[in-house]
Amino acid sequence: MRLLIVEDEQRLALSLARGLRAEGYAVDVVHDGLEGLHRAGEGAYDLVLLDIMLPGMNGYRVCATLRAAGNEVPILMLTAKDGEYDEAEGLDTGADDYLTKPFSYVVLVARVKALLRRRGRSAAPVLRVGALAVDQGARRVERDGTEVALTAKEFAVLEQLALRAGEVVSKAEILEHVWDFAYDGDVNIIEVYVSALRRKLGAGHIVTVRGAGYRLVAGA
Amino acid sequence: MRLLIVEDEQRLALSLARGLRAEGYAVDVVHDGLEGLHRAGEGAYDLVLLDIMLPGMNGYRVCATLRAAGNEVPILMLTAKDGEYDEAEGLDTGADDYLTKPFSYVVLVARVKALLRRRGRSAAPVLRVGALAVDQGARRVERDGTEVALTAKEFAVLEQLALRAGEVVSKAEILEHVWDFAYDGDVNIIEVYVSALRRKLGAGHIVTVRGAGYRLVAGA
DNA sequence: CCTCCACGATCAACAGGCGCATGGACGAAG
DNA sequence: CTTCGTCCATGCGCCTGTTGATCGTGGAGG
Repeated sequence: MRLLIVEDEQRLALSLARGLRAEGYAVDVVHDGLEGLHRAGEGAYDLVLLDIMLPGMNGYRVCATLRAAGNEVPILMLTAKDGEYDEAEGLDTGADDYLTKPFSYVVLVARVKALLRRRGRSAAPVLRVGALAVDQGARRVERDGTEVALTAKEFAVLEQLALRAGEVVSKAEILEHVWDFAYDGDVNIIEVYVSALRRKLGAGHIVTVRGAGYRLVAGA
Repeated sequence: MRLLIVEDEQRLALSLARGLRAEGYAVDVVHDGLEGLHRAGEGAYDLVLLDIMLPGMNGYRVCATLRAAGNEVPILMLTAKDGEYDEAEGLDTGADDYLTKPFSYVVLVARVKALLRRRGRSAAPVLRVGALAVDQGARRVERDGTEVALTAKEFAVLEQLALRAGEVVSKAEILEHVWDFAYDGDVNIIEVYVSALRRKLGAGHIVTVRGAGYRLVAGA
């Protein structure tokens, strides 16, 4: 994990750098706004600690410029509550969090860790089968990167097949997991949904295994 | 954010509940250790305030039992410094923090916020989803840099969605985290608040996923 | 190779449910 | 007393789940 500190107060910058290095981070320090903008723009950092009062270019503008350029690096603003700048103003420019000076060192480390953790928590369970991507969390399905609109039941059926991709899933098992256990209707209902899925996803994904059930395959 | 207070002193419990509700939290109160254990075990709470001297089962055992069951809900112990119990003992049993009675109300709120921030799913106070910035600490929301005035409940609902941005959050889950257990009304209430949020934030942020819930998306 | 049968696919139509919006009741706070 | 936030009830519109009928298809047996 590599951090960039943009802070013109020498003592504060050095003390922060030392502390964060002790936490195991690689830390670079610059003292000028413009310099900070260039460094952060390189894309080599996992997080930027950005002071507001800076020579060259102030922190707000650095942050806003980065965001305008599409740079999404996590930014933790260090604001001084001296009345000149509003503490919440950092929100406007696209910072992910802000700390008001003076702050405790423990709090800073906690925030840094929190931001880094947040960034990396994209462990969403997405099932991939061939050209299909089934996002369980978002309840979305994509084929070749384009979203396919499914209804709740359609999604539920596809989800069952995707959870056991390649295996044959019997209609009884699908009924069991997708429908209420009290359901006593016709098994034909599954055929109806498989049909709808084929229409929306295109043929070739769901293979019929006569007398056994269905199988979701990778083939186009 | 939903909190559980396990405290047998009626006056203290009620005064805490009132104060925390004023901070925008949904608060449930129980007066018995066993009852508290069961409630906390449901997994619907974001934090538990746990007194030590309790009828039914004392706070240490409640805490230890929860932890033994793999429950990781943040626990703030309320210890009475009367010599009988050691204040550090609470930490041994798996509590995340402890407060010694009598404590100031301000300190309590600060600790609660700190714990929620530290242990919460997303530890950073500013949640960004597309053009929206949800500041958990300040309970403020901005869209494209301009503040949007929300009521407490509106904010709480949006906060839940923002905490799991991109994922589908069911109405049941929203109810669980935003409303008290004393609430037994209609699910329609959530639709009312989503409607209000859409009016204030503009359409396109909160997407309805029929039969599943709502999803907060980055798109305009 | 043809026929028949059983299983599966698809379609159209209907009814109920789900979500949305609105107006107003109730209570708390100023 | 007024105002605001919260909550409830109602009606409406559209989507969705389900059904039954009809058509297609694969396999076994003659």
